[in-house]
Amino acid sequence: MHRAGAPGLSRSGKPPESVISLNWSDIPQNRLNIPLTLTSGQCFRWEQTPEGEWYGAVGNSLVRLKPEEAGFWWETYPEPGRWDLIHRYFALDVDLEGLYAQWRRREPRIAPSLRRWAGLRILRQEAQEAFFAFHCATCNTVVKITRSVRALAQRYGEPICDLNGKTFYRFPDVKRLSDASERALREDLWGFRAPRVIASARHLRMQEPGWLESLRERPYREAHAELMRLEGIGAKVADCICLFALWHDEATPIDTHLWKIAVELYRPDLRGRSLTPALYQSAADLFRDRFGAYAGWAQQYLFLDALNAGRTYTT
DNA sequence: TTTTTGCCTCTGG
DNA sequence: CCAGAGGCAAAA
Repeated sequence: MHRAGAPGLSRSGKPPESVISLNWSDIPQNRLNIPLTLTSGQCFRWEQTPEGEWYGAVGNSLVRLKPEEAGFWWETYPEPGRWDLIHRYFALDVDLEGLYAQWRRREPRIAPSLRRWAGLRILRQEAQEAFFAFHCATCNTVVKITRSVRALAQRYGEPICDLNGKTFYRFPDVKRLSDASERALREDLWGFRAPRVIASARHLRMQEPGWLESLRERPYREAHAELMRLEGIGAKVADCICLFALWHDEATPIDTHLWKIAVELYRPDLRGRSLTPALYQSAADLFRDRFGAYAGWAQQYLFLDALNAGRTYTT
């Protein structure tokens, strides 16, 4: 497992004027590609400035990042120097190179994707934000999910702090969402997903506090089954929540793209078949057999191939 | 078990 | 203008 040396606080050389107050981490882009990771469709609230800086809410903090090839500048607000936040959010304890080697042994055909998307990571996101954001993913586009999630945060979220004349918001808590109006959510483009968000918020509110986070400690299969009991959460959204909100790295969401890839790579006999619950299960198990405990991470590389054919991302 | 259909709304053919 | 978008659930 990789460890960031002195916890990201070391300074290298002379920082440019604009980043004079930022901290430096020497984790290079091929072990953490920030722009790629933040635009890979797993999170929806980061904003990039024309200067190439990234601003995003992580829990009740605002994180500011300026990536470079050899590492990245960073700061947190309002409490500065929270390297622990960044280390966890980007799952920097996970050894990417080791995963690549393991995956290539098991499935050599993944090699081009690993080159194309080198440094892509699965984020350790706040449970509730990812839980609700992926309610929005059913039959939707990343562009529209982004608009919907941001609108929701501005409408019902508590402000974190102001920076450069802009206010950044927390993701709304369950109480606010359970009292939200369906009409407001529909104005924010949630469409037929709006009542599902409110229903899920009410469900969470009826559980013990911390119930959602407690699913992180349960085995993946149990967490997945628990989520599927909620109205409006099927196998695919449950897997997105398991992977992105609950940090179950073996969860492999099978969307329409991954289904085609599974058919192409392993089951040409199923070409043209629709994705039934039984076939969903077998496809997901297939990827888990192939890629192991971090199959969800491998899935994200294959997903990006389909989502963004032709795009490569170095800085 | 599987396929079909409706559901919000935007975008690319 | 239509089909499809990181689906889901109800119905047959």
